Amino acid sequence: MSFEKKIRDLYISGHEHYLRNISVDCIIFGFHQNELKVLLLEAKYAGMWALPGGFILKEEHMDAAAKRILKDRTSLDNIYLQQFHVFSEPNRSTKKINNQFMKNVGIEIEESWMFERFITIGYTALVDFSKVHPLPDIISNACEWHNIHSLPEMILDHKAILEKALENLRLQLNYHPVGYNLLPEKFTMPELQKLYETILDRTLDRRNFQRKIMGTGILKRLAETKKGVAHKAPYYYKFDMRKYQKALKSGMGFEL
Amino acid sequence: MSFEKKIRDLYISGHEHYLRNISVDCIIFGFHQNELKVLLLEAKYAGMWALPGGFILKEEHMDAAAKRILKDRTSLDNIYLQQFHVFSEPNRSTKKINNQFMKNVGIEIEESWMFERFITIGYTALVDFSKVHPLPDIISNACEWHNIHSLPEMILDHKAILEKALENLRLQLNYHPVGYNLLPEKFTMPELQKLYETILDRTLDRRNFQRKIMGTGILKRLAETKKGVAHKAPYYYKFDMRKYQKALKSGMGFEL
DNA sequence: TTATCATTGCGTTATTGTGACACAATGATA
DNA sequence: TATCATTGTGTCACAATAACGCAATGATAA
Repeated sequence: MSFEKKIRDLYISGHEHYLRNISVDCIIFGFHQNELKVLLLEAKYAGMWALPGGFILKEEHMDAAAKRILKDRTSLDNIYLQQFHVFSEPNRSTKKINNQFMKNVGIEIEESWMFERFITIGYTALVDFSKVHPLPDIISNACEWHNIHSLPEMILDHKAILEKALENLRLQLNYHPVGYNLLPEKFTMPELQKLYETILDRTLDRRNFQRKIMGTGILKRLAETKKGVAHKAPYYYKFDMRKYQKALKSGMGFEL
Repeated sequence: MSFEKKIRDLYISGHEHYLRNISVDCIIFGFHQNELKVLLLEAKYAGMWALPGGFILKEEHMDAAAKRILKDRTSLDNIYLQQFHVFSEPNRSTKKINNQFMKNVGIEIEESWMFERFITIGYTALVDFSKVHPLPDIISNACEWHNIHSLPEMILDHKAILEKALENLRLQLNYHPVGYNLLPEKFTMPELQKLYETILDRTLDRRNFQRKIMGTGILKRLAETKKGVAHKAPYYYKFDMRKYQKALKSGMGFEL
């Protein structure tokens, strides 16, 4: 199916497959080179960036829709996703963007479910940066990681959604163990601390951090140390999945 | 407009006014006689109870829709409402209930937006029990308070939604000051404590509770004491609105 | 009038948790 | 072999918390 045909189909008969007035947007966080990153799409013809998003199939659970969107962009499966907020400003309409888009594609459509107002549910995902293979969707030029601190111009209220997701992530940090999703299987304590510092955007005391993290019991220290580093080699750690799962459910008293 | 006409209108042309596939349900908590209560509607012809809910007008903010629903059921204005979760099981369809309902009303409709699957956004409200005048909506027989611990049979997943709201309320208790919305303007310390104990479903130490609550600074003690009680008369307290508002925004470190 | 008694207001103590900091151990590099 | 940045572990003062004691209050009963 040609690009133009696909687009036309989406505009004309998408509402036969998807729920109306509802979309899902994913904020996909990754951690790389001591920087917190987020995966964004460059919207075609708009010169702006957007959150990876999509719609919910008529018989699909919303969580499944979010997972599907995540998988399409990252090729990752089995990722922990979490809804965090619903955005419902009445002027959340993509009509302008749609018009510009269609003009550039070269199609004219009078009426479409896509012109209506959309309420969007925001989902957060934390992923292992090194395992992601970013892939743009049909209406985007590119799919790239962006540093949290140098975001490009974004469509609609997507920047506000992102900010809210970040705020939410920071709050969660005290109750839910977070590193498991963002780090490789084995990691050092300084790496984990740097992750926390990056998310919280402040420095933490090395020794107190270690004491508190280990106090939760969700980490196991391995006998192995990191090789090929200048100075003292740090130990590797991995998550104790049993205790990690437990902490995910019951939460953990934890103040940084 | 007759009852039957109203219903027919809703089924046939409601989608011209409301967003499709989306509803809002309110969990309205109140506190009375040392019991935590929730406001429920008795669904006509169903013999079951339901959460007060409704739809979002095409140009209406979702928060405004929730407020409108709350006001319609309680006559209360300016109430703090908060979205807490989206429920999106694919089998969330009211088709069965609708069919039974229409059969009893005596109308036949083949197709309706009301038969489709709905995603619902849950909102919590905390209200002053004594100020509420419960009023059923058009599809309900009654609107009554129910004790959290003795709930009637409820339609769809409404009981699960209620449980989730309650869980959410308990979590919130540590970060947001809660009493202001649930208690009358003046109240005693034992009353406030009983409220917390009821929500958390466990007892708290009287003296530590007082110290912590006062430690937040959101309460002012009045010179007046409660009259006509056996034994020592407790002081009245009221919220210091300035500090209360501040605590609402910034949260308050607070562990019970 | 006076004693009783459940309840309130305020205080004390032991324990735990937290923040700030010191110092020895490590191991690649010079 | 000395150097040096970094890691691992420990200590200490202080704040927060839980557990509990006791006197004050004021309606009720003797």
